[in-house]
Amino acid sequence: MDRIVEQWGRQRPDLDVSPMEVFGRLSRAARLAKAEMGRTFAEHGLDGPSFDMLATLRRSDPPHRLTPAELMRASMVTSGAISQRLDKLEARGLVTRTRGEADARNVYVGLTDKGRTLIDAALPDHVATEERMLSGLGAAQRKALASGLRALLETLGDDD
Amino acid sequence: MDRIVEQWGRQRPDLDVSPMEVFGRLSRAARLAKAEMGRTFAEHGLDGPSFDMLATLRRSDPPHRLTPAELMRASMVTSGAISQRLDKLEARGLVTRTRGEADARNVYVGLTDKGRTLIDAALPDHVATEERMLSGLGAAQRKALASGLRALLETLGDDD
DNA sequence: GGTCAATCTCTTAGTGCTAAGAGAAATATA
DNA sequence: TATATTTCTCTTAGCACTAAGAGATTGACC
Repeated sequence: MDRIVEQWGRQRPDLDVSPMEVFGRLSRAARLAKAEMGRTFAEHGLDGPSFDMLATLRRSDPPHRLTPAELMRASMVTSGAISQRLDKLEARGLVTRTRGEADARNVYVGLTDKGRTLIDAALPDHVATEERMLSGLGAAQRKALASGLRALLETLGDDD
Repeated sequence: MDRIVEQWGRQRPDLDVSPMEVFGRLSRAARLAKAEMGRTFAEHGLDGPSFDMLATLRRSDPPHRLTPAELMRASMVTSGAISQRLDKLEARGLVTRTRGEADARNVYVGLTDKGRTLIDAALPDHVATEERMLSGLGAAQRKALASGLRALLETLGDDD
C-alpha cells in the first residue's frame, strides 16, 4: 500500500491519494481475513456462506428458527442467495424448511440436531482463528480499530 | 454488530466473541465501501475490476505497460481473472495487448489514449468518494484506523 | 543439441452472487 | 365482495471469480 501511494505521488502529484491508505488496507485485510476464516470452516466441512447461515440461526433465541427474510436482513445478501444457501444446507440435512401456518408465505428455517452439533463444534475454532488474527494488536489498538471502523460504518449509513 | 455480540453472549456464554466486533465491522465496512466506490466507477462507465486494471497501469512508470503476471500480483486475483478482465478492456479499446519480443511468453498490456483519458477523469472522482467516506473521522482517528489495519495485515502475512 | 523443468498466458467447468421477476398469500381499498 | 397492493420465497440468466490444467516458450543441465 505504501508503494502504491508513492507511485501515485509520482504519476499524479496533483491528487491527494492519502485516503487510499485506509481503503486499500481495508479491502486487503477483509479479503485475507475471509480466506483465513474459510480454512477454519473447511476443517468442519463448511464454507463461509454456510457458516454464516448456521451461525445466524444458532445465535437466535431457541428454538433457533428464522425466516429467509430474517436471514437476508442479517446477511447483506439478496433473497436469491438465501434460497440457494438454504438449498445446500437442507440437502445436507443441516437445516429444515417448514411452511408457516399462520402466514403461509413464510418459511421457517430451523437447525437440525446435526446442524446444531456442527455449528457448535465449529464456533470455538472460528473464534480462536479470529483471536489469532488479532494477536498482533494490543487491547488499546483493538479498541481504536473497532472504533475507527464503527465511525466509518456510521458515515457509510450502516445501522450499526 | 453490538446486537450480534450480545446474542452470542446469551446463547453461548462460554465463548468470548469480542473479536467478532472487529471482523464483523471489517467485512461490513469493506463491503459497503466497495459498493459506494462502484457507484462512482459506474458514472464513468467502469466497474471495480476494470478500474483496478486501468489504475494499476496508470500509476506504473511511463509508458504505463505491465504484463498480466504483474497485474495479477498487484490485484490479488488469479491469472484467469486477469485474462478475462483484459478481454473486456481490450474489446472496449481501453488497453492493448502486445506480444513480448525478447520473451515471447510475455504479453505487454498498455493503456490506449482512450483508456488513459478515462482513468484520468475517473481518478479525481474516486479519490473524492474515498475522502467523503472518511469525512466522519478526524485526522487522529484516521491514523489509528490505518495503523490498526496495518498491524492486522502484518499478522495476516501481507507484504505490506 | 536434446530433454526437462519452469514460466507465462489463456481456456473452461463449476461456484456463488445479483438483478429481475414470477407465483402465492395476506392485507388494504373501493 | 372484488380488486389492487404489498409481502414473502423462489427461479433463472448473466457475471466475475477460482481451480485446474493446456499450450507455448525459455532456460538449465547433461
